[in-house]
Amino acid sequence: MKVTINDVAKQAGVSIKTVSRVMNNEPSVRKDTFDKVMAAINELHYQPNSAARNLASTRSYSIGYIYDNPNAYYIIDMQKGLLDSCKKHGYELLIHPTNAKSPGIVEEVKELVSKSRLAGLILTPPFSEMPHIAQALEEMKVDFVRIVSGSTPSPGVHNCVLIDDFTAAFKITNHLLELGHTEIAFLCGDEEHSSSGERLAGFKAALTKRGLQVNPKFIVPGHYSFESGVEGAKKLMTLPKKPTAIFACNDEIAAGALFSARLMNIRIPEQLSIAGFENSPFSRQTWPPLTTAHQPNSIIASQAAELLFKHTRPNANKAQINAQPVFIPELLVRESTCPASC
Amino acid sequence: MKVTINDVAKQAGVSIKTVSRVMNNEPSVRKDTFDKVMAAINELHYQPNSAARNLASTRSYSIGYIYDNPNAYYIIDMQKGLLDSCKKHGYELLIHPTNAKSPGIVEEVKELVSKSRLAGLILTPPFSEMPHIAQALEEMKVDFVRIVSGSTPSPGVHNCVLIDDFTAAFKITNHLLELGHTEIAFLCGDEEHSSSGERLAGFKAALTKRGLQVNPKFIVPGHYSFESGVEGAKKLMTLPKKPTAIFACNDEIAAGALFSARLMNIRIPEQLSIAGFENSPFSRQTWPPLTTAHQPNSIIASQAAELLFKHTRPNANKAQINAQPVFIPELLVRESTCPASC
DNA sequence: AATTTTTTGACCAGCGCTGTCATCATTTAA
DNA sequence: TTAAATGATGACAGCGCTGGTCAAAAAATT
Repeated sequence: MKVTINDVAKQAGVSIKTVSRVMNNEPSVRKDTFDKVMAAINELHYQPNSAARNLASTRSYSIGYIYDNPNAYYIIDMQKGLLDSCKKHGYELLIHPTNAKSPGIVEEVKELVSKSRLAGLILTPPFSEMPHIAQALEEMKVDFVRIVSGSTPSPGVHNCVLIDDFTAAFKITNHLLELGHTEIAFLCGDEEHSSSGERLAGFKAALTKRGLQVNPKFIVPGHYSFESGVEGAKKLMTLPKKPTAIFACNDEIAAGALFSARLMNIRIPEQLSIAGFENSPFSRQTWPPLTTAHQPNSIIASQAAELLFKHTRPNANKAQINAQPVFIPELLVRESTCPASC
Repeated sequence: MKVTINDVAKQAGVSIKTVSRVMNNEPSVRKDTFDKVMAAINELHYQPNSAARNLASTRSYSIGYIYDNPNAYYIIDMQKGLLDSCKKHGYELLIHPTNAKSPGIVEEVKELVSKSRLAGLILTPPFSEMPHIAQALEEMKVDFVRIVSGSTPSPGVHNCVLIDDFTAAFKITNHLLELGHTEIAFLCGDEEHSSSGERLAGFKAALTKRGLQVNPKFIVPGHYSFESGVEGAKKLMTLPKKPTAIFACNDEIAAGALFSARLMNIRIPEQLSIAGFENSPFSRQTWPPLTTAHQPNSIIASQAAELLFKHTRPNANKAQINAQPVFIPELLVRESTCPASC
């Protein structure tokens, strides 16, 4: 019933050690031996027992994903991408939702790593931006890959996947500018998330490039939440000089702004254009559907996992790995934005 | 650094066998010995090495959650509840999103169970309603708990958590009836999901109880999706005799109906009341916010896991476990419904 | 005080695999 | 052609725990 390494060894006519070598792609296996073993593995549908591997080996075959993000769609997409890569490389994924602001968070992460003997970790914001987390992990000598907002790879850093929020925000703002808007407001996300800062920077850069002033009253601090969008839009639309377009830091905020506009009987997009960011499924389902920027989350996640596996692989030369993939979210024009004079 | 069973034994002044007995709550351990061991465990922060346990023992310490549900919020809530229980009992959770309609789905589940040596499985719709899955799992002698739609525990079945969709739908319908609506339509979810059938039955029962006829034209087949709601509402509102209220089988459908109504310039709730089901986060964020039924998903999930652990525990008497917890989603009235004459 | 019952420990095998090191085969250099 | 270096392979111990057996010790019962 259960196929073990012994069965494979017998079938291939080699020692179990050689099978082990093949399984872990260790060097020093002759091509024909390798093929013999592979044939036996396939024939018997051999699946190494991960418990035994974990026990015998210093390294383990599971990685962790720590997150604290209210955006369920984002998380599900991330999990999907991570699972794809894990499956491909025979790893297990342990998910760990938690509260990033809890005081004992570093201890919690450390305990998770040591208890589950994780081979590595994937961090998304806000964890990817917490220096004490990164530091603790480095001290523990655990590999990890961070998914962070940024456009330019930093030299020497080999464990990052970058999301170019700056450029994407620049593009969205440009879209609004091209529609003839000049009075454009910005609804910020959480300050702790650098994505919010990057998007704001992209927004400002686009305005500046057109020779427009950035009106500080049009930059509203807030959070990545629907409620924040409701509040922010309310604040903006009761200003003596109102914006004709709002760029919200994500779709939830945009949805909140939409909601708020409706409360104030402001027609979207005729009287006010609203753009979001992220392309959450519900951005197609608001009324009107949101202009936004699309982020291929599960692809990003699986790339992050691939990067991690490159590190954790026994014979990996870490210095050699300096790829820092950069993803630029794409502009997606829908019905929540229209020309300024419309 | 690493605490093993030997350290605990030394600390407690007992043999490792006794520690093992305590860890696996085997009988024949005196109270004070038990306490001594527990004290040592706590003092040393002993965490049994799950790889070693898995390897040595016939049973394992991880459970699986298989799902195929487009509703990210639901999944996240379920995961949350499952993780809570897993943590409490020292189990690991392996998530496995997949396609329920794939032809090789039974094989896939079997492989998952055998490869990851799962102690048990949690199934939600549609998996919890697929007889061939249940049968395969029984053949493999793997414990599993199903979360299904239903109001009356079936005798002899000890591995179900029930969601009383019937009663909840009855309540929602009653709410609409009490508002004076008599022309109420129903937008169905997927036929394969028995929740859709249960909700429809509750709907019909409420009408019948009031002495009202069920108008077959007002019962629109569909799917658990936004698009289906858009279509369904369109169909209904172009009927010569239109309904004054729509009960959608879930919030997504309701959101679609809302969207559709807006396309047709129908004011909600003045001209048409719409109710959903599920209390997804976005049901608060539509315009107007949806009247719906709240389902405490993460509590349901953690109860399901508890039930599973009762089975998998070594000395469990399965016959004794006949609890089938029943959850009744609660009516939540918001602004998408109002009196018929409003 | 003698007997039965319960609790505990010592010991061993073994789960399926990897790490270490020794051995054998092959290539390269002298 | 032979010694040395290199490459390929296998024997064996052991990772940390469970499960079983059996005997000794302790407690409860008569």
